[in-house]
Amino acid sequence: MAAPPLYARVVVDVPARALNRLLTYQIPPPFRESLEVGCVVLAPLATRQVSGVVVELLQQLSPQEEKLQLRPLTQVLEATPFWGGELLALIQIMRRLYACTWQSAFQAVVPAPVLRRLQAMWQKKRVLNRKRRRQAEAPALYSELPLTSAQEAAVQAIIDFAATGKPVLLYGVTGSGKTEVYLRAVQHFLQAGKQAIVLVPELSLTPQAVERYRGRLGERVGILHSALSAPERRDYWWAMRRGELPVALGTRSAIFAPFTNLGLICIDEEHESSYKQEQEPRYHARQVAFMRAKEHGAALVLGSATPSVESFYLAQKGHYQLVELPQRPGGQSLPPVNLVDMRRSHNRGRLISCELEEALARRLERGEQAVLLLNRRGYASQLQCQNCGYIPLCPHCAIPLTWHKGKRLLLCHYCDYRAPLPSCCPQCRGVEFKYGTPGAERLALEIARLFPEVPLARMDRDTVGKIGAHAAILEAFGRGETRILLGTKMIAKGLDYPNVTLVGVLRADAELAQPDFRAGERTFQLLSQAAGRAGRGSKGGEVLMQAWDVDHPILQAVARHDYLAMYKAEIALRRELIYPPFCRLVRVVVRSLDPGLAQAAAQEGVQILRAQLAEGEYLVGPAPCALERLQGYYRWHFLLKSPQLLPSVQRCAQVSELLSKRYPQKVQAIFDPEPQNLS
DNA sequence: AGCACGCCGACT
DNA sequence: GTCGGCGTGCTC
Repeated sequence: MAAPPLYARVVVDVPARALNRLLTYQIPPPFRESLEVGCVVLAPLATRQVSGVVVELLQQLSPQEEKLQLRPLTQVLEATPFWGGELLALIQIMRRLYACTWQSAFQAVVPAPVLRRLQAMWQKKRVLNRKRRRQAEAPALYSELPLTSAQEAAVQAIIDFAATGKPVLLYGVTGSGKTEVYLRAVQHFLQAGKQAIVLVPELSLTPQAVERYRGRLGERVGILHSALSAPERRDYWWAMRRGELPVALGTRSAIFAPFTNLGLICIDEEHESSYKQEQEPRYHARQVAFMRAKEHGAALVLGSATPSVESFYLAQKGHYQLVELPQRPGGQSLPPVNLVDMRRSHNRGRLISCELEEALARRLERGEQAVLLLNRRGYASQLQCQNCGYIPLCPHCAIPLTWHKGKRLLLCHYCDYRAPLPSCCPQCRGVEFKYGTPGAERLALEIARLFPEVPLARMDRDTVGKIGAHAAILEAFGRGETRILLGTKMIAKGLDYPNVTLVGVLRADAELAQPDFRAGERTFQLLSQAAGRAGRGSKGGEVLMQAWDVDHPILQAVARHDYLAMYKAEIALRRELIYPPFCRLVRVVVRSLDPGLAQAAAQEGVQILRAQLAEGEYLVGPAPCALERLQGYYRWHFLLKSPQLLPSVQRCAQVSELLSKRYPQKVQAIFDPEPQNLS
């Protein structure tokens, strides 16, 4: 038996960058025998007591530590290590790969409410009743659906991962029953005594979806989702940790479910950008899934009707096993998609074309339902004075304010700045305004005018502000109380209502012009997902997409349900211009309240990196960001393209730190490994 | 001299 | 993040 450790190196739960290191404490004799790496402790820090996690135990101090007056740990808050083995190793990888702080890595892995409660429990010196039972509402059991042969093959491929060692890319058209495949695979691994994680995108974790998993897997399903209340999150997390709930269903952060015997990870809609965390630690749940699957020898499934170009490329290269579900189980065909050329189709100044208006009338007459997508919030994208041309801008972001007619407000969609609707032009006192590109709010008013008898619901960030509104709108639509559902991209995903026979999309080409190499891919994904809402029942369905540039190859590919055409076009472009998957990207945004400093610091950063550029690496920029001003900051950015992620992240992190030191308090340089968003 | 305020940097 | 130390500058 080795001698007990005398000292512990601890990460303290204080976000300051200066404390992004291990602090060494004495271990008081009573804790020496039991303290383990991964335990949560209470430690003195200056005048306070803070919680922290033991990362190393030691008997011999380093020479620097010898010189310090080390203080003793106050208390052990959780004696069973939280982050034993795997999760601690995961944190180390994240620290390197994403160049994040110790603290942020820990915060990602363990929900804050769990830690906070531990500390509160000690400070209140009482053990709270942790055994409060979760409300055990018995879910209605759903019967298993018979699998098609393609679905069976998919389940088998997932189960066979041990033989192939390859993750499965499940490429199944919308409505092809991917969820059923996940459910069967989960059941298989549960029977083998293993645990499973199912990830779904932010907007897809609807009560409908939860119900579906609960209905089949019963009370074994725990939910992990940032919108849960603190006690709910805590309860689910502990139940998973105690081994009472072997299935975690949730969004991005659920990839860190505290399982020790993981058999399967499913990532539904793997192309979704909500799997990337946009704050430190800037991890991608898909990437973390690979790390965890490897550690556990667990099977991994990436599912999508429109896989990301990167994932499909890896499947083509043989790194993933590609499994296709080319058909809907009921034999329904994918709905025909018709493009409406808005250059030719005039309808008395209306937003919807004659074609769409007629189709709507026809479908409604038959008692069917329709979904209309216009991926833009508000009534109009901007106001402009008829007389002098003045456009009200956000004072912090310098972009036009969006007119929200119902709220009688002008709103900034980037920083939420609000201004009252001006009664006249602040520049020339003119009272006539023309307005910019229409949004979902205006579409709703137009549809209500055209079909005054038809109940209609609008769903976008403005109408689902209140918690529960989201579910209420969908439930009413599901019951048929509302007949038309319209809104932004929120309505494009996951809805499964057999009575929907018409999907209309307005401004289908609106986002193709974005300055982002993923603009084409994203548009294809959004439009294909939207189209997939139609014709899920026996009545069939149709899709109408209005656009100006109807000849655009991306729109043509959508109309033909031709993922491969989109893939081939995009992959060729990326090979030529060297974008992922042909390189790893790190983006650095340099921001300052002073426009000159933002530019100067960005140029300096590029200079430093250029001097260290290795074979096969490229720098793009610096240039002003697409959102040149945001929340009062002037913003410049540049991209480092490299064959290797790890060394380029490390260098960008160094440059970021250097710039922040060189211009203290004046300049911040924020680096983003594998950015999903370049604006 | 005595104290309010704000900035800086240390925290094992 | 939070606290204390220390500088500045104002007031008694």
